[in-house]
Amino acid sequence: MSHQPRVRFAPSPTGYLHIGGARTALFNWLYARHAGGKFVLRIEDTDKERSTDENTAAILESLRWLGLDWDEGPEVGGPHAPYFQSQRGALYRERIEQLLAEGKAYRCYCTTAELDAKKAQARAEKRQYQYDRTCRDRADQPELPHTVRLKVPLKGTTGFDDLVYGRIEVANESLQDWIIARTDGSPIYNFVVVIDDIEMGIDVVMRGEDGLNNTQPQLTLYQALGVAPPRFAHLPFILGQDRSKLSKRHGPVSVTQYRDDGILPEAMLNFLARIGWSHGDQELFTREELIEKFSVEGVGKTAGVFPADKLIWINHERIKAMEPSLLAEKVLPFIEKAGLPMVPRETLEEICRLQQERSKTLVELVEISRYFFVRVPPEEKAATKFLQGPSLDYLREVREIIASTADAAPSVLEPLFIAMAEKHGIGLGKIAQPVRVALTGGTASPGIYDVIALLGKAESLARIDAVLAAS
RNA sequence: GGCCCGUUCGUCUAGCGGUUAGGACGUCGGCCUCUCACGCCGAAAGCAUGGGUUCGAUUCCCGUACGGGUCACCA
Repeated sequence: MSHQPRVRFAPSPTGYLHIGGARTALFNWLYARHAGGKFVLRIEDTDKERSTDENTAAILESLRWLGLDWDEGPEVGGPHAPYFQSQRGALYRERIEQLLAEGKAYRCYCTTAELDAKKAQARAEKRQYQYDRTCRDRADQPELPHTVRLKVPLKGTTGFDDLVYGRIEVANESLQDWIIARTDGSPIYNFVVVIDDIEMGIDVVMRGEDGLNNTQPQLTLYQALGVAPPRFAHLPFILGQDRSKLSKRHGPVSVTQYRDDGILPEAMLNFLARIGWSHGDQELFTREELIEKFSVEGVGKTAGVFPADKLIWINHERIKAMEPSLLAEKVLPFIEKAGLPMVPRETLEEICRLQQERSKTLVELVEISRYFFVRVPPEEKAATKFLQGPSLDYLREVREIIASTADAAPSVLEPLFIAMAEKHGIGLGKIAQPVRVALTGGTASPGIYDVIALLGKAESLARIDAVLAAS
């Protein structure tokens, strides 16, 4: 392998980027970045029916959000960079002609109907169907409609050393003369992939474990072309809760959905990396650490269930560790989406500082901070418990305490609250809870002194007055 | 069905012949405490199964079971 290995991520734009695809992209990207190689992005849009520009755009958007930048591919070196398979038809036709001319492939005149009949017959006789190669030695009549099939070796075995699964070998008898070009002349996926990987100088192909069985036929093509194949690394699947292949019914699977749910890209990367890959006992990795420590050696063979809980945990860890100023930056769009009024930057950073240890997602951070943006009426349950009887008297007293301070600073408030509690011979909770409900509308919030200070003396007094007036 | 791959706590995983089978998430219990969190301490919980190989198997080999993948003029 060269010193600067080239790897690629080759999604087909038949849908958005989902968790599985994102992980494949990540592993390829990590491989490239770790080795100082190139990460190539190729759009496999040969399926004209299902491929759309919107999907391509969505995939690029997701990759950008994750920060998986590519060195070659769409929009690198101009909008028409030749990394869309739909733009590479001439190249494929050329190779098909070459194979035909060299006798490595042949035209097949069998019709779909004939083939179907043979398959049906095989099934009826409980036999394994395999194309019988009728056209392999038939006289060539290029003017008739035909597909093109590759001549695969009849005997021996075809094998390779998978970087993850080890040696995988299969008897050539189980391989067929597979079709490389359709009747309309367009090439088949397995063919196109190989040609592109050759053309783009790909050294390592990393893909999902469903590619395992595609590898042998692809290998026969490398052989026919006389080109040394790349190395392969197949990645175990990510499964849903019920151990079936991950799909929409298992919950959100699109990368953008997680972004909208308030997951940080760094957390997503960390999470994705830890499904099927490990580095000793380490759980938390920064982007840089992933690059530094990634190795295919660490990739496991077993498909695993998508551990949604762990994603939330990692995200929480990330939020806790983040600089409030940076967190504020990230939280901005979520405030807007929640329809809350903007507050001064300084205030927002303070909100983030107070709430980061209480927020598992950016969405949650905003949700539990509503009362810092707007006045929230006391919840009924909280009011019945903390806003009647002696609680109201305490609240009145606290009001005066706050009013007596210059700026309601936490360091000033605390001794005054404690003194008050001692005076009445009660716990601090008897005092703090009514205030909390009056100020935040609920019973859970950051420390009461911090809440008062952040709200400010004037606003705190106003909220308490409003509650006192209402009762 | 043929072929291919896999199987360690509920989950993600470490382990690469000899370990009290480790960590993490989650769960439960406790401490801290003005609430909620955070933090700290602790607990329960695992090598699918049967044969080999070996002085010794979670680890190596074979079978069985279970799970997944793949068998297109889809990608």
